[in-house]
Amino acid sequence: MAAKSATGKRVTLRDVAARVGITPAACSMALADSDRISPATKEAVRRVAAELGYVGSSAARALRKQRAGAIALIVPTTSRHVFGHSYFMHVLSGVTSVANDHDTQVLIATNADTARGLTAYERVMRSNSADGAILTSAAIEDETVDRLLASGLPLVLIGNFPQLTDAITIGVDDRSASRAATEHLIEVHGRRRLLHLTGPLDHQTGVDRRDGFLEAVTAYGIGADAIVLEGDFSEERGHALVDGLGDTYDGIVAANDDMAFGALTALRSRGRAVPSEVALIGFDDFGLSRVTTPAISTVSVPAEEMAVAATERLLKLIDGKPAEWTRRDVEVSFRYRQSCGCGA
Amino acid sequence: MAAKSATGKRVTLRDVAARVGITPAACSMALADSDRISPATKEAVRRVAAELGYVGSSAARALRKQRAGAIALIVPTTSRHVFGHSYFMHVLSGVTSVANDHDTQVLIATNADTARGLTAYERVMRSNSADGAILTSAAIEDETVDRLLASGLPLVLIGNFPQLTDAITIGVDDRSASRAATEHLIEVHGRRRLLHLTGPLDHQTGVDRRDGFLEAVTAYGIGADAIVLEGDFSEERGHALVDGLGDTYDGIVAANDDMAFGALTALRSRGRAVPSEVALIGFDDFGLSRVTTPAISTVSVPAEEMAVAATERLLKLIDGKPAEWTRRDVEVSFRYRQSCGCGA
DNA sequence: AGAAGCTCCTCAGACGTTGGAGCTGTAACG
DNA sequence: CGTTACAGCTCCAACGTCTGAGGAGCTTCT
Repeated sequence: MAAKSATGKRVTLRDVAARVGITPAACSMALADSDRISPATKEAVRRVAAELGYVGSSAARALRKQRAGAIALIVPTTSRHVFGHSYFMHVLSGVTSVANDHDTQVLIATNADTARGLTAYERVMRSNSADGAILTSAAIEDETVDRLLASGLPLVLIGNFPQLTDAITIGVDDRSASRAATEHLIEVHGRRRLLHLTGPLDHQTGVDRRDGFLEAVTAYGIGADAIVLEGDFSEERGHALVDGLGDTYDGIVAANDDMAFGALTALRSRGRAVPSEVALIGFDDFGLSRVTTPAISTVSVPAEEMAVAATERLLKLIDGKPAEWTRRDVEVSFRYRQSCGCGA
Repeated sequence: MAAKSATGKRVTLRDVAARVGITPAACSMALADSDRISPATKEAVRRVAAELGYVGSSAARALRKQRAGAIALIVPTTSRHVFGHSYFMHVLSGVTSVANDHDTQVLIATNADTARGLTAYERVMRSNSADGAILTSAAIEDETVDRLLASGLPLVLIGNFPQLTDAITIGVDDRSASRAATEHLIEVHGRRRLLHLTGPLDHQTGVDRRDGFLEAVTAYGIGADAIVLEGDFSEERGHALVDGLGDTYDGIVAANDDMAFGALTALRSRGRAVPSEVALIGFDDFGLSRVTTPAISTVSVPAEEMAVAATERLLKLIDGKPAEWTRRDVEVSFRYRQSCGCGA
């Protein structure tokens, strides 16, 4: 019954107040545990509220307090694949757990319907139904991100946005991680002719992971033999790129696991053995890489951890509480499995 | 916040009205395209609103209209694995796309914090910040579901709940599907000694899929050789169950793909070949089964389609519009891949 | 005893929006 | 020319909550 009385009408503070014999204002204070109300009255109010199944109207509260009590998780359209990606689930899981602990609602804003001219960003701004937002996997040149920032809505970005110097961001050091992964193939497995399948280069992640790869091959003086092909994080593209190439390489660094898996299936169909003929390493570790055969070695990105930190940061931002950081990188870890030659 | 003017104050209808030279009420009607307002005025209001960056307060509107403009997607705690499961993403994807088309917000309600005594269900009821809810993967005996139903909150359940005769539900015919999958192993691949790894039996899905299996083996008179082991939808359990068993079977029907994968790794470590020695079939097709080696044959459950239908149904329910169905099953499809012996 | 101080509550109003009822001016009509 | 009709607005009130100001009743102090 919760929000409805026996008569079907909503139970409001007024109803509780009438039953207790005081005013709605006093009830409000009682439920807020204000010290302006006597313990006895508080107790009575609480009892009656429970009896009647009183639940406060979030709309009224939001209006009065000028605070929605909710945060938005924004996912740009560009990343249709992101949504179909377990990355998002890790993020969502982290966001909701923190939000729950703070009695905050989580709303999902996607802009699947660009047709109607409203992006996810606008949707949040329009609605004004969130006190802040977490934005993930945005493209580098997304002017709506700038607008969102400019709007003053509390915002925390997950990922790296070097050009947005004022933004609060949390991400991983993709360049270093990619460099380390590449060096692993070189140092541990002795690969010298490397292929890199990039992510979309309009995303910073794509650029950084490519740059890390390039740093590594350059440092080892094997840049001349290195091949860089532009991909888009999709399995299909990973497959197609490898399928359309000769066999002049002995190691592949893919910018994510999906492309690594695409590469794996392509290599399989070309009859090239992994890892003996071609060592393969991916990026992300959101689930896929662990279950393939051979299991794909990868750089594990702690998506949930980032989401948790981002959400905590956002809530502090909203509350105007002091914060420890403005730009933060979390540590990745390396999962050397079978596809690079490490695993059993 | 987009809703703030240069001075930092929120832009309200009053501001727009003052600028146009009419009252807020007229503005409201103008923006609602009411025919009580002249086209010229409407035009003026729209222009000024755009100029000022006016965005309506969702809280005020919700309060006035007694309508939140949002729906909740509820995920019970019991299914921690569900949240870590791509099933949820398919559902979320379907829900958001429909909700977006109807200018409705989606909020996620999980009850990760049972510690504080509030389940996801209560959370939605408490907040009153959703006009209705979609509930997925609830256990059979979940009295809070009953309470939620009793509360009168518009509700659509995804899954099968035979005991809740009044509830609006959408699901798949798990029993028939499971029977068909089992029969496939029997008829097409000639397996006679079958093992079934069940889902959690406090979920209807677990029960129905087991019953379908039993129907099939009974119909073919091979029930005596059949083994049924109780699982919980987890990969670990699937692995453990198979690992702890002899090799007296030549086919496995797992109640979901995770358990099928667990079974696969266990078989691999025991040196039993799939599909030649043991044919394997799973259930769900949410992503995992396609990428393993061998790829796992499975029953494809159209999660996104269910979510879309559920959301459309919910929105109609909220609006009091006529609806076509109250209990509905969507069709599954069969993906016979390598693990049963079909695929290349 | 009067004033001061405290406790515990009431009162009024506002948050921003919206719908119904009411008002005003012009056009149409007899 | 007076009435009716209508378009096009204004006015009022309310949705449910919360806060600051104020007041009533009691105790305590000088």
